[in-house]
Amino acid sequence: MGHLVEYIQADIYVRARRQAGEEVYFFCAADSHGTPIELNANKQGIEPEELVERARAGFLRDFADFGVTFDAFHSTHSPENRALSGSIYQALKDRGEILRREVDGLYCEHDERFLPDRFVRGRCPKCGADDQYGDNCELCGATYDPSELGAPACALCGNEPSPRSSEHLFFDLPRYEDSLAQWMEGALQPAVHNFVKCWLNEGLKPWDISRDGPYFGFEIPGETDKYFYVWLDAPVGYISTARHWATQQGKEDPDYLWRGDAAQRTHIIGKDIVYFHSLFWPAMLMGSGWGLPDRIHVHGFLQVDGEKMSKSRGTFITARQWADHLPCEYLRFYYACRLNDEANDLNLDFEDFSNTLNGELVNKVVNLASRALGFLNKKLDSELGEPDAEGLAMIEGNKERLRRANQHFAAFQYHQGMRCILAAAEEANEYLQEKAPWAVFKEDPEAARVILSGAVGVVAQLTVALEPIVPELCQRLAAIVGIELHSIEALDEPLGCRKVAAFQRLAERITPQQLEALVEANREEAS
RNA sequence: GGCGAAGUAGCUCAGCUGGUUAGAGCGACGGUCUCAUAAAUCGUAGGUCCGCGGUUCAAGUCCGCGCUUCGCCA
Repeated sequence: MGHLVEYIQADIYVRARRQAGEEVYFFCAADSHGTPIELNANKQGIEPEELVERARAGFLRDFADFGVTFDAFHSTHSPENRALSGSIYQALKDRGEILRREVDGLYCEHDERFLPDRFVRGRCPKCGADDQYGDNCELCGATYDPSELGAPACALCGNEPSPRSSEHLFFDLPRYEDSLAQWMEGALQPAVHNFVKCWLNEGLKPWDISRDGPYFGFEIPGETDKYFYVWLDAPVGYISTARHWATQQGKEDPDYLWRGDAAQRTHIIGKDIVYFHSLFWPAMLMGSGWGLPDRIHVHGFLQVDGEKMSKSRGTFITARQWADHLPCEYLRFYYACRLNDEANDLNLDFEDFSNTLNGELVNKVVNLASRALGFLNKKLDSELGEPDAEGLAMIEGNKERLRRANQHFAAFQYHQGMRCILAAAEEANEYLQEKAPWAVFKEDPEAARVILSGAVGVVAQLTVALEPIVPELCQRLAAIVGIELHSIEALDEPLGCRKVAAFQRLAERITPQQLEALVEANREEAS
């Protein structure tokens, strides 16, 4: 569910910009390579390819449930990615930017492989704690080199690995220091930029891009038993997925989206991979002549009830579990209320979650539709009239206010965008409260119709404005009100004097029992 | 250890380049209404803006030190 912060954030962004009339394509790929995947597959007795495909199928199902609408969701273990990774590498090599150096590593004779840091366990050189990872100690937080560990052991077989040196390939990153510093102006959020500048100020080092076999990845052309480090070919997946899509679409140039400034390219990533996206990746692109990303948007991690997600507490919630217990769009709505453009962690607090969904979505928005449309349905033949001056003024004001919400979404300021939308819903509720059509109706039914038509006009606008956030709910509401959600321009279209359909319940409140059941189910699954 | 980020009402957070009595949502308390999914709406209370010191006519906003939390160190 942590991943969904990213996918939902990206999907809202994409939908908002499309709504504003822009041509947007939304790509993603499963990151398929690396030692953990290879070993995981071994453990399950299947090929890594199969493991990756299974994970991909699960992802696709989650995306469908949560309304995440990629134009393409490819894999980094694809022919396109192999070709592109190879050609980018070749370009860098031709420029003389691939260096060779001996690297000392730990080799396990039994498993016949070099061990990545995380696959060596041993005694922490600082505090003496046993059974710690090869790169840092979970108890005292020290970081060190695997060779410093006391009593090192292979995490796979338990035998003691021995030091062995091997030739690795390095990408000559320091050459790009100036170009990177220049590129990242404006491409990163201020806080992230600040952060990355620290690395830059310390000076870059050549980047180790090769791994010795066995390794699940692409073999490096022209080398024996050497593979690209997963972080070389992973970002290339951005280009190869676009190529895969464009080829299927029959585009003349399958790479047109990655050429120069033919398109604006935005990456949406977690804060744990800033390093790769802000230094290695753009440098690779510069060296091989591709277009650069215009913007890297970094988001934080998801916490549940103020803490890291925990399997034993039942707060390590999978997308699947969520979908089984709660409406998927509620999560989109909640994330939208809490996300801003900074890379801070997002806390999913269950009480806050219920308050927000029940209070803002159900009580404020859906109930507004229910009271306005319901009254028209029951007492006034579902027939709309022309709103009064105040109603029209309210609708007029919303045109600007809700466009601003869309602009906030396009700037990753979801929290602010939601405030604009909810303020519009509040205003319409006030309007009804003040005009009291239920009282007016007794004397003058037509006057009540006029008032309700103003409120329904706002409901229609809210439906348009909320489409990027809760698309499915908005589709149903649009069908009732009788509007099309084609673009933000729909905010301006008057409803006219016509019939609306019968209102149906669109969203139910969350009960504490539902949340308990969700936590309980995860606790069981974990144990 | 080095570097960075954060610390604002009970809770979650806004507060741009320093400028009038520090804001929002939720929660709490009280009033109004009854069309609506016991929803809505109006009002009230609540803050030494982490602490100390400094710069300034003026600091939540800038500087220094300290405390706490979190992150990064290929």
